[in-house]
Amino acid sequence: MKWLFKSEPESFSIQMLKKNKITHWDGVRNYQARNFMRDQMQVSELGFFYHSNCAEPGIVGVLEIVKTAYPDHTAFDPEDPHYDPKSKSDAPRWFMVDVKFKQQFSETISLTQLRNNPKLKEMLILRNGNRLSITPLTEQEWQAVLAMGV
DNA sequence: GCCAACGTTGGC
DNA sequence: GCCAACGTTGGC
Repeated sequence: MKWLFKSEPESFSIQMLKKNKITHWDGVRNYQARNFMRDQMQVSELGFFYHSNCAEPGIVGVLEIVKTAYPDHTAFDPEDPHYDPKSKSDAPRWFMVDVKFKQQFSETISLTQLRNNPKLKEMLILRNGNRLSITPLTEQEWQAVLAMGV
């Protein structure tokens, strides 16, 4: 399956991923997004990296899943902004996967461009008010976006 | 189980 | 900073 990972570049950007090479995608605190990660993501699957809540929101690159879901330890840490007291280490509520940098597009594929592509009419991220940080994409959507990238 | 109140997300 | 859309919480 193909995926889209959304992040605010101020907290985590594609530039940081490029530098780190591999990171754990922590901080997901939404059940639907968690279920995608925990139940469906497989090693070597690819995803787009989307920058949200910034000057130019859009798709900025490609990453690869390198480790399937395991407990998100940031939920156990009272000092962490994503701390969740209801997630216990013997019964973790939240999970994360590890992802690896693959590619950064030379230009952001902007939200406007995405909206203007008729092939992407059904893409979840473009739905009004969709706030899911992890969404699946169809193969057709994946190819259509790739074709827009430079 | 319903639903109002509240908090968060995210484009603009 | 505004505000619409959505998810979660908690009283009943």
